[in-house]
Amino acid sequence: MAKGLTSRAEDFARWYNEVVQQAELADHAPVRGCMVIRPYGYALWENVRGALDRRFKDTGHENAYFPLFIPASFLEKEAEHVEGFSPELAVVTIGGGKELEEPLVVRPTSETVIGHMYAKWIQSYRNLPVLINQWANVVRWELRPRLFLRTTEFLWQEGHTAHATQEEAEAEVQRMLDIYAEFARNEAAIPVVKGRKSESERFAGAVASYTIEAMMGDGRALQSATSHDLGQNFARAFDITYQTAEGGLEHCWTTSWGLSTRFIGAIVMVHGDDQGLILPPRLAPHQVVIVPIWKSDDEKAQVLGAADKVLAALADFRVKLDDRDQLTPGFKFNDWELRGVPLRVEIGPRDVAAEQVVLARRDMPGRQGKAAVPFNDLAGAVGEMLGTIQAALLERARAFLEQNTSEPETYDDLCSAVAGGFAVAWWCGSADCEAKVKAESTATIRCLLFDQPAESGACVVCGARAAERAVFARAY
RNA sequence: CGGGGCGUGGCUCAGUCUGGUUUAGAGCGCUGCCUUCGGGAGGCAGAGGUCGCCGGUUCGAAUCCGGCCGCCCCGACCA
Repeated sequence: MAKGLTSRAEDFARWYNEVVQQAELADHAPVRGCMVIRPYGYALWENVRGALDRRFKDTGHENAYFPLFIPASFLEKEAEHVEGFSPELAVVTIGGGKELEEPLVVRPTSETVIGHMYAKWIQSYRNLPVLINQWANVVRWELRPRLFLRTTEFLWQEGHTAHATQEEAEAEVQRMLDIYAEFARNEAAIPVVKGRKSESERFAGAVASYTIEAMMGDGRALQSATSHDLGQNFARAFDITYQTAEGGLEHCWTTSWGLSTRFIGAIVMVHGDDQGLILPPRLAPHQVVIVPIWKSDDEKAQVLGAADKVLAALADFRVKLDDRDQLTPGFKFNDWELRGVPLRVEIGPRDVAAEQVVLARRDMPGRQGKAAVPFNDLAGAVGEMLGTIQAALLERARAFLEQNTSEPETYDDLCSAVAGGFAVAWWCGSADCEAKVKAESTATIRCLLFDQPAESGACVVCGARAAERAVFARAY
């Protein structure tokens, strides 16, 4: 175990807090519930952002920016929306030293302002679809903050689209959910369960909400992204209408979808171990760290000379050379393991003499993760190894998800199953049954699976006829 | 909002019960010099604290009393 780091088995929540802070991803800000995202954590977020932004643009979306302040009255235009969000709003009532005529809310999400603007911009079916995304901060006055997982202010992207038909909007909602799932799998090495939210967990104001749920290292679920079918609810509330080719006037069909800095928490909790973070190579700020080893000044010059050549050879990767003078190699090994750098290159006098380096895999501690690689073809070996690590992380997470997912037949089995993982079981659709599970086991319905068996079954709670299988789990 | 914990150098804490031998300490970190460096190095010399805030008791308060503020953790709300 790393020095001063609580083990995951001992106290997972504490381990999480310590890793986030010791690895310098984030730190507590002076205001309760707020955090400072430190450079290393922000670099990780930038990579998340880059990978998603490419996917959004490849599917025809454009970025824009809408304001932080929203007139309080906007929230009230959609009944469910205001009911859902008013408990967690931060409201500005004074500006420039004067009481404002109308209070401004600090956006908790932007459907309302964006709806207002879309009403102005959209006239005709020729203007559709509108496919806009924004990268922004939002504020929700949460009762129980936790670093990255639930902070008062957080960073995210929120996509907002408007369409001429219901089918088109529904296709958009599914397309974005698929993009999130593909991103999580291929970039973050996180396998997810896709599904629809139950009515009680649905976004305030949506017709349907879809989610990707990931399993953390303690078996709990984390909603990692969402995609909402808003139907015509917001279009009606904000008068977003368009004229059809036939001359009629119709309300648009809108969607919204988002992924936040919470996802950083998922990366930490899915892959990390008792030494600290393990970052997936595709998103890691440093994919490779070079630790030079020397005794004398002669050796130092020699080794650093070789390290420069390695740096040049690995120009296609994100590489960090740790040439800090006063620290020993052993300290640096542990330090970069805490920070989750996927691959370490060790170069000492012995390696220089043998024209090789030692590669050490973060995901495979100890001797079996180390291998000597000759200078020539170093880039090829590193590229291959990073790919291997990326695949190994995904496979490990996939196996963990599979091992900790059960299919209880009885209510008692369900309650014990959710203590350490996901439970897939029949659900009759009744909110009472859902509430009972929550009250007695603290687990909630994370989603209703897309892939449903053809036959029906008996509700795991009440035994009534059930048409759908639900994923139950305790959630963050 | 309920439950628990905590406010003492940058960090983790001891000292508080039983007020005065403490000129407020330790470990880690930090600064300088020297020796080290293949899995968390060592020596020497330094810098750094109005003990969360306000008031009270007392000859004397980090320590006792009253009030206030803040933070963390666990639950209810949620990306």
